[in-house]
Amino acid sequence: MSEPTANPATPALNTRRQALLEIIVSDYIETAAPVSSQQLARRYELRVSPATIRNDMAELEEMGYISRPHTSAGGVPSDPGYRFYVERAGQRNRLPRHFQERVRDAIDFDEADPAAWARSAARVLASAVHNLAIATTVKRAVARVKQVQIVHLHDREALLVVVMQDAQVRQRIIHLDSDTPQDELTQVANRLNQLIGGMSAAELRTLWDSGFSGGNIIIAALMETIRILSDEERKETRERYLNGLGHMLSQPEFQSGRSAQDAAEVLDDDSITRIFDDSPRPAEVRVVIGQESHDEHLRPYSVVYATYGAPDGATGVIGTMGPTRMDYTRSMSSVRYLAAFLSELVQALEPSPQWQ
Amino acid sequence: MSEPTANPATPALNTRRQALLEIIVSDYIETAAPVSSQQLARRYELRVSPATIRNDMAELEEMGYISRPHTSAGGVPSDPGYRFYVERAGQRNRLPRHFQERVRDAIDFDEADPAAWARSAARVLASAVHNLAIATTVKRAVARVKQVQIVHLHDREALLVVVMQDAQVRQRIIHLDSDTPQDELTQVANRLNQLIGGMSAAELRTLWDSGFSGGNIIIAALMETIRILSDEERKETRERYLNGLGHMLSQPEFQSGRSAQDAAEVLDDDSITRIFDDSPRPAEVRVVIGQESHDEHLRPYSVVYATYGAPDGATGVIGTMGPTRMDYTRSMSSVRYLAAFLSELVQALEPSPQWQ
DNA sequence: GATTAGCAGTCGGCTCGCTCAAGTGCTAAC
DNA sequence: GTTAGCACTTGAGCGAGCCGACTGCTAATC
Repeated sequence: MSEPTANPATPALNTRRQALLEIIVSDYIETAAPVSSQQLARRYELRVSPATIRNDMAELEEMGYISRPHTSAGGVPSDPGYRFYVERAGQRNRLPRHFQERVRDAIDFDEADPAAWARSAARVLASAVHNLAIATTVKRAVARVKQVQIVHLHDREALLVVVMQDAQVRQRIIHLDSDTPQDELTQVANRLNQLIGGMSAAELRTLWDSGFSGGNIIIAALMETIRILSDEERKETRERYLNGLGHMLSQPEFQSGRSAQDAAEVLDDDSITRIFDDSPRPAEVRVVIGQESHDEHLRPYSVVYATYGAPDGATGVIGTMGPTRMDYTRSMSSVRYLAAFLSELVQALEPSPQWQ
Repeated sequence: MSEPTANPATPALNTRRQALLEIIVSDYIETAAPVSSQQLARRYELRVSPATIRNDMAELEEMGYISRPHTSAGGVPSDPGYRFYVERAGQRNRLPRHFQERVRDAIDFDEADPAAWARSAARVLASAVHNLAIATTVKRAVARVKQVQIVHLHDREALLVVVMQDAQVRQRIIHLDSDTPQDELTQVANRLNQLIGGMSAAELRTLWDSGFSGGNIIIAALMETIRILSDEERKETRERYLNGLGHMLSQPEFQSGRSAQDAAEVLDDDSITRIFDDSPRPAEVRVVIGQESHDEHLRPYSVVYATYGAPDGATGVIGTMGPTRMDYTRSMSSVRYLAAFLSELVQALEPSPQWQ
């Protein structure tokens, strides 16, 4: 109900109250129960009486950092409270026990399969943060064609396979004018590779608009198709892997209340993937807390995510979603570590500069 | 508690009781409420009194086809009751309204991407049956190599790309003895294609065991890797797409009771995919009802699924999962139709016989 | 002015007992 | 074999009442 009267970034709180707020948030994250002044006095060495804590908490409530389920109940952090906690404690790095080992065991570089990496990463992350984890495969901001193949299927149908520089493969059925043998198709593909290898979708469009045909009727017909396939605008290119919904639903907020279905519906539509569209710079971990989200369906939850991949190259997103009462410190540390780890792998898959 | 005293396949039931059981199951599927003798007499033209229905229902309970939540409640079908219903009514074809159109709108053949087909199919199926839908991509029982590519990455690392005949792409990082230029790698790939194009994993193993090297040290080194990549045993090859968990959780059985978390955990591990391992023959729709399942986690649910793809070729599985009180007729019809539809698409992608 | 002790007041959660409606099981008649 | 009638069982819903936890306030103290 009451909004913070001061900008949460520069709260008008004395040191003791800041420390108190941090303790309240961290205690609530741990116990999931409204924290009372007596408990605070008992469990932490605050050197003040419960009455003083009550006064401070009244102030924190006034400023919108905490709220109460009902009049005679303890305090529960509200979104600005979590935000304060994240800004203040976000620097700390607190990885789950054996997290690095678990990551290294689960993700096999030699597999050379960004999809497999993403799938494993989601699984490790989910079990580390005990919430839902999402990882997407990588996609180039500007995709470049690496190699083109044409595979004869039957009659006048063939399969056009375009391998992109980020090792993604896209394909489409093409209908030929006549039944063309594989030999001839291979020649056409070789020709195409020489012509357009390394080109981006924009460059292909320029070439296409100029009416260039390469002197071959099949090539001319294929140019536009290749451009569409390589187009950065292409939807759903990033495969997404989810894991740990069970972990998330085991959180106490889902035990009572019908919210499990809502959570499941968030997965069925693309809310989570959409929030990833506005992906942060590499090495930055972004935290969206409850009502801060632009997407209405995501308002009851918090999302912690980061971009991974090569700078100006192929990038994907990895993150976790849970109730606003999530362990932000642990989540941010885990996401940061995994994003860095995956980035190394992806960069090792990148073509070396002279091959661009 | 009480098991059926007779084999459900040949139930010792007179015609009226068979008809009654079918009505009870179908009514319960529709209303999700225990069905009482009075309601049956009122809503259906049974031409007998509620008392007679009660006698018949007592018999059905005795034989294990239905059970009661408590002494003074109506009847609820038990697993054998559903089984009876499926066997008896399974022949009927009752597709949801506009289902064919929705399928055709959602699935685009020209995309030539079995993964995209599977994803769309899962989405359409989920919204048609109002339950969870799962579709996997296709995989060949016996995979054959179609084409091999080697792409230089940097220094002494290269990417080995193996395109299989079912248009699946597998890849792996390889470490070379020396920094080998792309030209040379391409030559090696061409050589390899001539040698092993069209071979299955078993044939590759034979060739490898015979010590054949092709006269080239790189080729010799790659043979085993290719064999591994093409191996039919390779796990997780079938990508799986889920949709409609929200639909499923909106079913009344999940409104009260903590079972939503259990359902989510079924998705996190691979229970559903494992049940697909024993996939039925094409054109057969398999129904696993509750306790019939070998997988303990799946016992509270029913699964309806079918194999799609080309006979002796690339196959995938599509199916739906929900509470045992699911609309079997509608689910079986929808799965059957979608499996047939997808089969057509996949077969059109298959190489023509002379190219095997 | 900040802090503290003491105490009245509030509220959710729990249990208990009650009523009510739905539906069965049984018996006897048809 | 079928039906009418009736006593009995049971879960769901409701309200009262109690208990424990915690706060807000006031007045005393540092």
